[in-house]
Amino acid sequence: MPVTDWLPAAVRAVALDRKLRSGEVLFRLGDKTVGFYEVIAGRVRLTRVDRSGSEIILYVAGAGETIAEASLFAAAYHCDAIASTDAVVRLYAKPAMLAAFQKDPKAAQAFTAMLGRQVMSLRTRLEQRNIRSARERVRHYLALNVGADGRTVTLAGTLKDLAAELGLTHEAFYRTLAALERTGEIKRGSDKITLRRRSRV
Amino acid sequence: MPVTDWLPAAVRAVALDRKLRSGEVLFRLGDKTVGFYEVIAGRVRLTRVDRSGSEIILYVAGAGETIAEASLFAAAYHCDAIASTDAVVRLYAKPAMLAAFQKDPKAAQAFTAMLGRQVMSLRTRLEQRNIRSARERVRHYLALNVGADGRTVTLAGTLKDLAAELGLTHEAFYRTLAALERTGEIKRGSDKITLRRRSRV
DNA sequence: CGAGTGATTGACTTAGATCAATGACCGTGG
DNA sequence: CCACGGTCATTGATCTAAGTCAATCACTCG
Repeated sequence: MPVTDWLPAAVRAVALDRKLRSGEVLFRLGDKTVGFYEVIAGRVRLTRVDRSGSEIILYVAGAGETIAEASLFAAAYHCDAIASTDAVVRLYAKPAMLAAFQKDPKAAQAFTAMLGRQVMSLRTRLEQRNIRSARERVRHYLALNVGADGRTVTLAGTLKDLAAELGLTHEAFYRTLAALERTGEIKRGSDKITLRRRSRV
Repeated sequence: MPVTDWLPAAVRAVALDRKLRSGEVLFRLGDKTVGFYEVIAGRVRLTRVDRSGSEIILYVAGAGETIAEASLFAAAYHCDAIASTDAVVRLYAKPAMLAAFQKDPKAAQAFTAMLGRQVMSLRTRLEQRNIRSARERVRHYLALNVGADGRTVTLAGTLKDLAAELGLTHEAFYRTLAALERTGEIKRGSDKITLRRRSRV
């Protein structure tokens, strides 16, 4: 869901881009919150540091993802955000967001609805990870991502990225796709996969 | 986060409980939305049905969890909800929620903030699943769930349930705990685990 | 007291991770 | 215009950690 769908125009208008070099800190736990960010390019990791000083990764956000949405309702950030690669982030200012919410309940509702959809989608991805078999996992993904025709799955990024999203190594994923194609269950095209027949159970 | 923290009292006051027998349908895709539910007891699965008629599981909610929060902003449910065991669910009516939001912006904000925290927590659990090694996964969990003293993890439910939350078989989880205790990295008590020393990397 | 469940450990198997190598592309700098 | 470095896609070989099957003990609850 692109930010244009749920971010008030007034907020987008005052968004601020910032370039980060790999390893650079975006914010630290305890910093006063200034807003939430969209990752435009590169990757940013959210981490916490344990007693012994080692970093615990909470999440790694890639291009197109937003982070620290919850900071809108908190005085301070609850974790560290550090660039894992050279990156560009876009700041959506908290005061502007809150003002927009105040002015237009529709804006607040759009934001809430977006979070609700996000929760759904994350739960589904988590459920997917409960499937141990690579083949079943891929089937689950394909079944949930068919287009309107009920049999075509359009591939957004690279297969490698998709493998990561599925929690598989790219090798395992390639092999699984190859196996499914060999049995005739799927047909592969560039940038899409077509489901063919159902295997019984 | 218990519902009392973010659910307006006015909504809780008119909540409605419903008993479901295993296999009974709570709602179907396309049904007009009447509100969202809290699972009080048992388990409820959210599913979709694919072209070939088989059920695809989106999520399985257990006691204490809420489902279909996003239905507040939709006219119809986007999936099926079916009891996987005998269950009790509590309905929080959509009109009451929306009225409470209208009346008190604080209520709306509390709801949004809850969703934001939920997103955070789900992302973290997803990140955790990216860790393939059982031992590292358990370490990650423990590190993120220590109490204020930085070394004690309080166990809520059964170890079996925790194993499921971590995406491990209970056997693998027991063995991992046993191994960690054997190396002295953790100390186990009833209902709690204490971190001892750090293993270097 | 027997049924049901959690906790635990043993033995065995295997699917997927790991390590490795190759070919196809693609942008780019000389 | 082309060679070169980098990444993706793909496949082979190998290994092992975790899944699966199974059995036991301790509890708790009617």
